[in-house]
Amino acid sequence: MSKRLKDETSEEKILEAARRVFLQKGMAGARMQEIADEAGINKALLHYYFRNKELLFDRIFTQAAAKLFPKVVTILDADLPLFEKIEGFISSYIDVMSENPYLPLFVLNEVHRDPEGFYKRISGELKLPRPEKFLMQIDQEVKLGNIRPVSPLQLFMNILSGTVFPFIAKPLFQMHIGVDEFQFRQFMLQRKTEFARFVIDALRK
Amino acid sequence: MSKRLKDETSEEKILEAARRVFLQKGMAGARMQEIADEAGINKALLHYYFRNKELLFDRIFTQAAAKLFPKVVTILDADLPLFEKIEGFISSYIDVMSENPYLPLFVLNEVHRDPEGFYKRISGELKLPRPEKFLMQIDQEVKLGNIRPVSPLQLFMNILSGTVFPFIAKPLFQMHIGVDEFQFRQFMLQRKTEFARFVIDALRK
DNA sequence: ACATGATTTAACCAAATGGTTAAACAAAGT
DNA sequence: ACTTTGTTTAACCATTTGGTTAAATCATGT
Repeated sequence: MSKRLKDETSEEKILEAARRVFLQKGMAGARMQEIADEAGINKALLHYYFRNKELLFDRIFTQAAAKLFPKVVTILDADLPLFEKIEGFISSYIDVMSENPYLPLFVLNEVHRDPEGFYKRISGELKLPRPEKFLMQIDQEVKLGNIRPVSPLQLFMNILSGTVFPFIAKPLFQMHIGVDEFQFRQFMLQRKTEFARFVIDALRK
Repeated sequence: MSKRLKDETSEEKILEAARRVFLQKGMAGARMQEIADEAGINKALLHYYFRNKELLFDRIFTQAAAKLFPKVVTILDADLPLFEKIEGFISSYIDVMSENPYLPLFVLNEVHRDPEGFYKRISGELKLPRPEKFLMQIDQEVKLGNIRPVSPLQLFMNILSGTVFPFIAKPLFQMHIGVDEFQFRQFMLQRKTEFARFVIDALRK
């Protein structure tokens, strides 16, 4: 609210508004008029800065994917012992998503709606991190007998699931179990350590 | 295809078509014309059988939620040892979703878009299963010292995550890792046993 | 044959929606 | 003062979209 009215440029106001609306309603459900209203500007000005809906959506989507994928996931390529890596990944990924709880559902939903459009969109802007190195590390540890035998891909899915899914189920979870915003944050805070321990307990012989 | 043309009634054709379109595009992205085309009928006939889009959507959504929530989740209320219950839940839930891979994303997405509408929709038709009994059972086992100490809710979330999330990430997973339809089915088949074992390994002292 | 009720269709309609236009305004340089 | 250039707006436009209407077709009982 502090800088909202003064020093913020129209383009910034538009991008913020577009972000809110697109994340809440998705590409199909979002309305250009609503974005304009939310930004406190005229609808024509929207098209002045961003030629059309798709271009604006591209911008928001790419920004969302950039926040979600590469930065934190790169941890998986780091040079760390497996357990530390798992702890680090879970913790920092939960951190990122706690600040942007609707990112995962938004991105996964749009990928589902238009899978090829997805690659086209982000191909130029950013490269998705590949989990190969992490998978090989798991394989190594299994072969060395340091951890229980697991399929690396299954383990990767386990970790990803337990980290991301709570944010996707957040609305249902909150409504059905009856947790408010604060309790959910607490739950995810607790989860940073508890889920990591859970995974490691499952691996340690 | 066998009964598509002959004995299938118009209403059935509409419901099937609506299901396909709504699950692929969601409420906002679906078009009544597309549903009519998909069903091979006139658009006016759509409104003859279902007064408007919202009513038709209600029908599909409730049917989807009914398939997703109560039947299988009731396992959690059964009178079974914890580990068997976990195995049973994971296995049968994966079975259900393997036949309807897009159900979870569809439902969770619409809940996110309109949380209060969700309860209103399904309130009359079906009651969401409550996990209390399962949570208490976990608590018991912890207190008895039979399993490692865990927060029941966290464990429940772990199980749910690992079971549901793969279907939500399916499009991204397939595209990014490079898995086709068959490989994905194999992966989820393997997962039925491997993820259950993973969870149990994490619990067993 | 024909009356009756349900089903199906083509043609339409009004509202919503993405996008455009032309004019007004503001800021900065001369 | 006056251009010039970028910014903002009100009014407008074309298409899409959910929904309606009235007529046609079909099935069924008489």
